[in-house]
Amino acid sequence: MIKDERLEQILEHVSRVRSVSLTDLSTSLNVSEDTIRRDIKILSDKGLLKAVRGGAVAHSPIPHHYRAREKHDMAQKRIVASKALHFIKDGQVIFLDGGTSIQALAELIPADMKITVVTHSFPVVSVLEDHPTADVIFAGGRLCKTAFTTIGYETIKAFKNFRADLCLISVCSIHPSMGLTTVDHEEAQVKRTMMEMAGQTIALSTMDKLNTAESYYIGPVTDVDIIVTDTEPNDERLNVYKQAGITIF
Amino acid sequence: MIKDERLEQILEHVSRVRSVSLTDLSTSLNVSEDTIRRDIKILSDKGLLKAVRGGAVAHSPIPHHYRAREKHDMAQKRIVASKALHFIKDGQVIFLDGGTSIQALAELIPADMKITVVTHSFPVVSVLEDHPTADVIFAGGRLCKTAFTTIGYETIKAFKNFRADLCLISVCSIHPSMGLTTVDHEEAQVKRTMMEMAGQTIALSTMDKLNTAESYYIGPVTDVDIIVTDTEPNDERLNVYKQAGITIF
DNA sequence: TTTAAGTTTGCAATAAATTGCAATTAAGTC
DNA sequence: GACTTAATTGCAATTTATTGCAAACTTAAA
Repeated sequence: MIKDERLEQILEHVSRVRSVSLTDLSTSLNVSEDTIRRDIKILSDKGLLKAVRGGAVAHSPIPHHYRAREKHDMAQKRIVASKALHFIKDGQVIFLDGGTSIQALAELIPADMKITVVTHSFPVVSVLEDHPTADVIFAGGRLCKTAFTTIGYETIKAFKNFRADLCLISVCSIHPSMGLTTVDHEEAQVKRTMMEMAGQTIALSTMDKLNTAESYYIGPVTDVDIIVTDTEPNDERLNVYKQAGITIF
Repeated sequence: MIKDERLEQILEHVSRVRSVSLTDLSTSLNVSEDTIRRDIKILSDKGLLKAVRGGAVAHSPIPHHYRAREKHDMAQKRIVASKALHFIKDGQVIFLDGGTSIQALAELIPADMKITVVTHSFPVVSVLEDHPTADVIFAGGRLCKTAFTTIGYETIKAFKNFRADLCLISVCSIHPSMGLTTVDHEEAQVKRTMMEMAGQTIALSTMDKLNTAESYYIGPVTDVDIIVTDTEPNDERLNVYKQAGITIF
């Protein structure tokens, strides 16, 4: 096994179970504890996890690393993405948020579609860079090294220069009374701005994000016009959102 | 099996599984590890994957490739980059332009260096995304699909929000009397803005760019303070620039 | 077809990085 | 304070990279 592979696996493992011991990793990856110790040093130097005595823990308030989310639940995310795709029409100006669901959506946009995309997500740009007719505008700002997006004042200012027909955001947590929340303060501000500057907001959410809440408030659930999930629209768990006047797909 | 075929297969494999070992590729493609190693070197020089000890890994979701332009002269560019590196000091705010020389420079920035980088180049972000202490700010704008940078009004406005200690630009063409020129109108404007907003400008140029000119004017040669090339500073071809008051390295 | 120039490939020798081990030092626990 | 566990350090063994070189192979032109 090559070193980078091991580092990835350690990261993935830590982001799943939050804390892990040297001995566990040593046996499961089949290398000595010294090596694991050195690996953890490398990862903690990059700020991707926190080294503690005897092992490592995930960085508490910092969102999980994009690479770890990348392969998680990909099938569900594609279902959500393909449903959301129907709302995108030729000629529109569209805001695309970060996140793996949105990336999956970007991958599905037909090659002959003429749209203007404004995004703060590097993976989305990476996908659309090959798109022949999409006009892509990147909302700059400070690099968020874990989510592969930009955040902060500059990003917000960039989005404020546009009026979008459609805003597609990825949901971190959504709750009937607690509203839309996320794990990072600045990310919350960016999402709020995106929704403000768009005519219609569509939230992409897999069922596991529903009825959960995080620390930072984005806005009430009524800020979104449509929720797209990976289940049937008549699923009873969605009734509470329908009652709030939100369309479900 | 023909070489190009092998390169394709390596690329395809890496993009599927994210990381591969030399031995695996060696057995599956039925050539020696040396050959695979050389193949990986070629692909990594083109920026299509990342060579690591024992194999290769796919680059991050941030685009990292200049597929359009074939990369040559990587050795020369690394010479230029390593010379330019000496001018970067801890604590500075630095503008980084697009181009492969600048990308090579970004790769050489030590992991413990605390700097703020403002760039409009996706490949540069891709490199610095792994950097633990660099604060990276991306100057957004319209995506230039050929150069993997952003250009246009938004980009210029973004750079105008910063005052940099140092501006490192890649040279397209430089000529004693015709000045700095490039092949694209909007790119020229961005470069001009970057130089305006920085205290000191360093131009990275291989010798083949010297004494040539393109269609779009950026500014006089005296706009740059230092030229870094891949040859000795006392090369007689550089005298004319020295006479203009430019420092040569 | 044959020759000649240029590539590509595998091999060997050397250089460099990674890894595991053992001894020492430091940190936590009772 | 004694005991246990973990971290650090130096060192040796192993693995991987790099370099030079010669053989095999391509390509293009004679």
